[in-house]
Order: sequence, then structure tokens, then C-alpha cells
Amino acid sequence: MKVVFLGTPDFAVPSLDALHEKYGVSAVICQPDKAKNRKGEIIFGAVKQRAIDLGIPVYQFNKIREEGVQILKELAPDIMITCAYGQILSQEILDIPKYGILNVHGSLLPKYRGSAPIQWSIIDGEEKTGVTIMKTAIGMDTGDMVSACEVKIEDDMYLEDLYNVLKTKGAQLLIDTIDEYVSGKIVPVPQNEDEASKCRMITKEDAKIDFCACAKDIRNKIRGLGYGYFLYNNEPVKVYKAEIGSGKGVSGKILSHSKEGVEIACKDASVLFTELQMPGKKRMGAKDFINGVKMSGEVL
RNA sequence: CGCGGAGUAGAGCAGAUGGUAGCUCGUCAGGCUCAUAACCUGAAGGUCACGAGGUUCGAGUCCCGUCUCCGCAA
Repeated sequence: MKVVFLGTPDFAVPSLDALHEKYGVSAVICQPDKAKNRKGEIIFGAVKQRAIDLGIPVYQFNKIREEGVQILKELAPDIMITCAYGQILSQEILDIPKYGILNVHGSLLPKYRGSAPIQWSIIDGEEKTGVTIMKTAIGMDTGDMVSACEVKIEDDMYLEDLYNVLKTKGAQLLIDTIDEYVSGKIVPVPQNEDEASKCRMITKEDAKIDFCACAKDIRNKIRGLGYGYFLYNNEPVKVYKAEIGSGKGVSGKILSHSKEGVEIACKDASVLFTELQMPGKKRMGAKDFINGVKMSGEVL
């Protein structure tokens, strides 16, 4: 079976690996290179890099709906798999593969359609999420569902943790599903539109901590985004780990500053930051952080 | 060549106007204590990123070059 894979970031790498091992992937399509490091050198996306290592031909289109159609037709895949590719496909493309296109999505559809389902599921304090394999359709993650796998969101999971679990589960589910899908044993099920929800993209602003919020929400946000930040002396202080404290005070007041962490009051309690970073400095644990940065009892 | 910060004891930081380096934590030894991550005393530990570079009587501190790390932007 001829498989063409479309994906860009590292979330898609396990799926690419799994597919390639089982079926052999004849071509990989990913977004154009745009990431650069501080020196201005171009950094390849994780999928592109992986494809090169595996010796799979890579194609990149600014607009796959225009530039990619012809090539895709020539590739004549039996099935195409998308996983965090980053571009909207057209009906013309959807019609190319004999078995259509399957997508790996990081949520339990129809909830959390959209671009950052993993982040939002944690931010919202969900207790579970998962991955869904569905048919890629024209709408935003609206295709009929083929299979799904549930994952519990543990209280100590941060974005990176959940992300890693889901990308692995996604890859596993994908290869466990394809054969049955292709052979017709699985009949795709339409999504229940009444239960659908769509999450919006994450912006820089989302990472700014609002101390007027509840401790749990602040912590969930940091967990979901992987970090958060607040301004101290006009400089952004990034925080990577947070626990809920019992301190009370005016929202934004720095309650304590110890090896345990930097504790700041919020709406209903306090949050204790145990891993932080000053601009230009390295990320470090509270013990090291407070050794160099002395924060007094001011209010942010 | 996108903007900017930084490389000083194991770790985190200080070191105006240049004169061979300090603090906090940690470590080790001893003490106190029922005990301790608490406290007391003492000790070890640094060619101050690199370049047998430049200026100088003398540079961590000024100038030049290189490497590495990081924040922002992308």
C-alpha cells in the first residue's frame, strides 16, 4: 500500500516512524522551513529531519492546494495520513487517495477541535483527553471518526508530558486502525455536532499570568502551556512549575521567597513557583533562583 | 548579518572611577540537639569562558577576536 504522510512538528514524528516501519512511506509533505535559530540558520522541522534520516522524499508547499495537487496525483497514494500538518486541504486533494485521508488529532473528538487541543485540555482542567483518528474532511477537524484512545490527564502532567503520551498513543492507534479501516471493518462514525467544541490558537498573551485568577486555574495554565510569565521590574520572569499554596493576600503580592519557591497570592489562595527563569538567564529551581534574585514583599 | 542579556569556586550571584576576588547555598570536618532540611565553629575549593592578543607599572575590571548559553523577535 502506498502511503503519503503529511505532518510538520515533532508531534507527528512517532506516527511517521510507525507508518514507515509497517507500510513504508513513499513521500513526506511538511510546511516550508521557516524556523531559524539566533544565528539565522534554518532549522528543519522535526518531521522533515526525520524523513531525511529515513531516506524518504520530502515535499514542501507554501500552498498545497495549489502547488501540491499535481505532485500528489503523480504520487498516486492509496492512502494519505495527516498529523499536525498545518495547512487546510481541498476536496480535490481529499479525493486523490483511494482510501481517502486519515488524520491524527490530539483530543477526543468532537471536543477540542482546532489547533491546540492538548494545551487547552489541560488549561481547562479536563480529567481526560486522548487521540482520535478520523477522516480528514474540509471542515476544521470535523471528519468522521475511525477510532479513538482515551488518556487520563494526571494532576502532575505538564504539556510536555501529555504531549509525549499522546503522540505515542496516536502513532500506535494509527497503525492499529489503518488495516481495519482499509478493509472496511471499521465504519467511520460522524461526529456529534452538539457536543463539538473548538479551541482557539494559543498566543503569547495567554502565557501571561493573571493573579486575579484562582490558583488552580493559574497552575493549569502553566501546566497546559508548559510555562507562564509575569512582569517583575518590567522584566518577564518565566515560570515552569507551580504548586498551589495556602497563602493569602492581595492578588499579586509576593508572599514568600524561599528554597521552596516564590509564593505569590492570587484570588483564592496562592501559587508557589518552583522553577523559574529570568531573561537572559537559565531556567532553574527555586533554590538556585532565589539565591541570585531577591524578591521582596511587593505586589506585582 | 533581526534585537538584547550573560559566561567569576559544585550551584546561584556581587565585584562604581583598573591595583592579584567576595556573598549566599552546597560540600567536608567538628560541635550543639532526642533529632533535624535548624543552629554554632572551622576547612577545602577560583590560571575570573577562550586567545602565551592589545592598552597599562599593573586588568575580572578598558579595547579586539573567537566559542558557548539564554531572553525577545521569528
